[in-house]
Amino acid sequence: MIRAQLLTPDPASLTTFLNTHTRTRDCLIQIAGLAEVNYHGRAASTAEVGAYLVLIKRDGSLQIHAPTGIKPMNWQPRTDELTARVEHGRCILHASRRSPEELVRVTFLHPHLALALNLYEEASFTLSGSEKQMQDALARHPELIEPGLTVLDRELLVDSGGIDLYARDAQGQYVVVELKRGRATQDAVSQLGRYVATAQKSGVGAVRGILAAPSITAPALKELRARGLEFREIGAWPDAPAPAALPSLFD
Amino acid sequence: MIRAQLLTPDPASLTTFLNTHTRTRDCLIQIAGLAEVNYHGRAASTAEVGAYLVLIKRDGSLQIHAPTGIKPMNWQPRTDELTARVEHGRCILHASRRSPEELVRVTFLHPHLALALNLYEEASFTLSGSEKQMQDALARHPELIEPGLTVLDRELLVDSGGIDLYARDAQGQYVVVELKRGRATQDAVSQLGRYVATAQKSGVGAVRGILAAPSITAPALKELRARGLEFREIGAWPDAPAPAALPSLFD
DNA sequence: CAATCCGTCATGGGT
DNA sequence: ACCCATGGCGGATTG
Repeated sequence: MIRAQLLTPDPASLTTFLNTHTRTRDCLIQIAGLAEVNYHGRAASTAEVGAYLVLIKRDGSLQIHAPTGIKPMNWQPRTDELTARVEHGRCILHASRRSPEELVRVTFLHPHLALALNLYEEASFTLSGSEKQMQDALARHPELIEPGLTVLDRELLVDSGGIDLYARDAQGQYVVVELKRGRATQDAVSQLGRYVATAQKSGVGAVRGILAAPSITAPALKELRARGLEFREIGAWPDAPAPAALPSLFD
Repeated sequence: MIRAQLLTPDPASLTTFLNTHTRTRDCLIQIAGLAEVNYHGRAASTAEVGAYLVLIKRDGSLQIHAPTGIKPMNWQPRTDELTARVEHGRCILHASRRSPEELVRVTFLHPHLALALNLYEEASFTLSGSEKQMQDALARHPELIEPGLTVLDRELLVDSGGIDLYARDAQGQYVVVELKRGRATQDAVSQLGRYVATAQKSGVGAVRGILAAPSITAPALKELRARGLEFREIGAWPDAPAPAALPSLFD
């Protein structure tokens, strides 16, 4: 599992270590110790000398973690170039990419530990509870939104975006449905409003707009009603409350 | 720097290691090896047995990294409880929080390495190029948006959100300005539209709406014009293009 | 390439 | 708590 480990390496050794193990692109590298970090790209940042943990994964992605916080302090999701070199007696790591043009530079002042781990066993990962799944379930059971509803299309692309569900109600009127897996906000109302306006313009007559979500914020509901749109409470989860009043999607 | 290190620890040792070093909340812990991960909360996920790197920071945040990708496969930003125990002869880590109620469970099948690092030196971190900085600069130099503009308020909270800049133009007409540090999208137009409508309702007469950003998408521009709103190209960056036509904010 | 939207978004700031 | 908005958002998808 441990391919290589260095304790308090000197700049030259660390540089060699980094260049060697990043080249193979088959292991996870980490360096812990005192460093400075600079970033320049869509924004710019500077981190004064402090204790950080640097991670470089197989795919060349780089992240620099501060001692707290879930998100890395600096990162580079996709590196086009990843090189280490000695400058002014220090090991410096450059991680750059084009489009957008961005550069992260790590200056190692006092590396305590450098590790290369054989970490490559990919395993299956499944996530449930996404909006996609909610869409699948409602496309199969549109009566959960409203009795008599017929789904015509899913992910229908119009120039203002993608309509989650495009349907027709019992009276033959067209309906745009916007889904949210969580509490719906004013943004969702804006989205729905855009889609309804677009559908309206296509000349099929009056189009209804329904926002289907487990809940909605008070301002969003007010805005929704002011625009003549509708809200349907749809439990997005198997263990949704009150199965009688709010039947589960996944039966 | 290295507080403790175990190689291929047995379940009991790993459990003790985890409980000991998470309790002190003053070091960064990592475990690399074969594991299974389950999550249940706002969504649910399962990762089959594979090679992962588990990080636990001082603040109790947990992240489980797969061999590739910038984002962790599973995570828990804030843990209310973080405990390890032996179950069925395996070390199992539970990380839970309330509000939202979420649980991440890691089952260690074959831990190769457990490390506790003294990593606590926080250092100053500064980011430039944020929308906040853009707002500061434009509040000082509103003439970059339009000659004769006077800023009345910043971050003015209305029930539909926060207006970036509230101003009055040379003719005394009220102006709502929405800023974007990057390319403005239809969402930004929706935001601006909401704010203008809210300001309008307050009864100060006709209110102008200006979207100030370095660029705008074509559909957003179309929508903007259809709503009678305006766009101003504002370079958000010191090294913005063509200083003559597009003066820098940071002079 | 551009544009859109989802996300266990995270994170911060306001009421 | 709720609600809103930003982010170097990342990531996927589609045209």
